[in-house]
Amino acid sequence: MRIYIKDIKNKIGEEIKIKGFVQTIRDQSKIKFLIIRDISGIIQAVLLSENSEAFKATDGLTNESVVEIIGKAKEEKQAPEGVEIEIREIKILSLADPNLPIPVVEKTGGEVDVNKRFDWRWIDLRKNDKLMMMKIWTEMERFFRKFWEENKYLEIHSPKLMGSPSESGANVFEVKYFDRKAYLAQSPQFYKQMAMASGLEKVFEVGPVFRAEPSFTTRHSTEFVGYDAEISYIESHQDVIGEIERMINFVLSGIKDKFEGEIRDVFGQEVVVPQIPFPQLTMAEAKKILSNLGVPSQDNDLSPEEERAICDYIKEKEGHEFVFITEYPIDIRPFYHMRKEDNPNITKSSDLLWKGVEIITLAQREHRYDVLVNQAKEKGLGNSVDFYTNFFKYGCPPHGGFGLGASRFLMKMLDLPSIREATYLFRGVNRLEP
RNA sequence: GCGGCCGUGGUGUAGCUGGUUAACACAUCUGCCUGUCACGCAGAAGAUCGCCGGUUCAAAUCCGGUCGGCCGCGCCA
Repeated sequence: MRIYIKDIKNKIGEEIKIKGFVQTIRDQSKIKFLIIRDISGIIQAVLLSENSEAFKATDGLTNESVVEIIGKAKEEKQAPEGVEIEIREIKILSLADPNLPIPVVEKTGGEVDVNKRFDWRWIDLRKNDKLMMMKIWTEMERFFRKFWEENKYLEIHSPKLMGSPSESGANVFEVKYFDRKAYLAQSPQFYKQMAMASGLEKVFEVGPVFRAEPSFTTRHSTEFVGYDAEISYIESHQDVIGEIERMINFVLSGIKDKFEGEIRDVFGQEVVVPQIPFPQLTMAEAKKILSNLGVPSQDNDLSPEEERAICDYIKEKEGHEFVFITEYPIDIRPFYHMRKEDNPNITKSSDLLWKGVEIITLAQREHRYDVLVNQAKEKGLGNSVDFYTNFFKYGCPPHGGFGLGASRFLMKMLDLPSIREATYLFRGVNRLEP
């Protein structure tokens, strides 16, 4: 039975079997040292020339080949970490071409150019920090799901092929669909709201989102994983904010418990579990602060520079990494956001900023059919959204929800330089492979 | 799409006030080495310097174009 490398230390004196990649070969003619790597860690394997059969089997063995080793686990002062395996039998399961296009172990200079690494992503992912990113992603998603599960959400999987371009329309991918056109969903927005009209009360979706935006930044991709949720019977968008606070607090507590040390060692980041409630600023308040700080202002929205500045300000003032920006004006928000009762130019919506980047947009939705149809008209959306407004025609609870970019969340948690580093396989304007 | 910067063996860099064998480290190949651990030692192969054109006796180096990339902006999660 194969055991994981991290468990070898509990098997001292026993014969064990391991499988993994050959990370390093140190051949000294009468003795060879191999560093073997599996999902759980690395171990030194020592091969003595007395074992002529196994010795011969490693002729021509190359770095990054995949092997199976049977041998004795032993304590050895001279071995790294004091534990090694003495090889009795070694099988080459897959011989790697010795001319690796990119190194797995980087010995000199900086890291290989990100674009080159992504051409060879399957090799890039063999590195420890990439593996750690994948492990943390898995746990992060598990904690989000656990939160939704414990709070009685239903999971939906809405279709990604749509018959008409939803929302804005300009940023959707068009695909051939038999003898007509279809569009890739750029958000589960309409369908998760439909679930509210169906009485499902609380739903979440983990799924791909497609954006045909020609964006060249460290925080955009054309396909990404979205975490979306929608909840019924809210009083206002503040109920959505409260839910998000509890959710993020829950997720980051879980991550901190499990990976605090690894995140510090590998990424140099402290995981901070945010205090509830998170700070909030209205757009007007944020603009006033930014003006006092002398940050150049963008008309009525926040520029990336302003987002960074406001987060720095909150961090210093309140020691908090998060801040909700509320009271967005209606002209920069979609027609389905509910408007304030006492000020029809302001939406009941908010963006959540984390360490300078927008990670969530949330709002109370307009569930009143007549009001919604009027707002759509006002935004110049004619009958094209009829299929959507119909959801609200036959009874629909007041509701609201949010969308969160999973890679953005992970990027900020680990302080990665780009969303690409927080993604298994990146999709951007110029990247469709691998 | 706009702006800034960049493109040199497989990888990371040096050279780039023009001058003829394009340098270094790692990786690769050959030989030697019984405890290495960034193993070591000796040697070898590997680059028409992104591409096209121009200036010049001479271009990796200067100029123009083009393609590709990174970063920033717009847009957003």
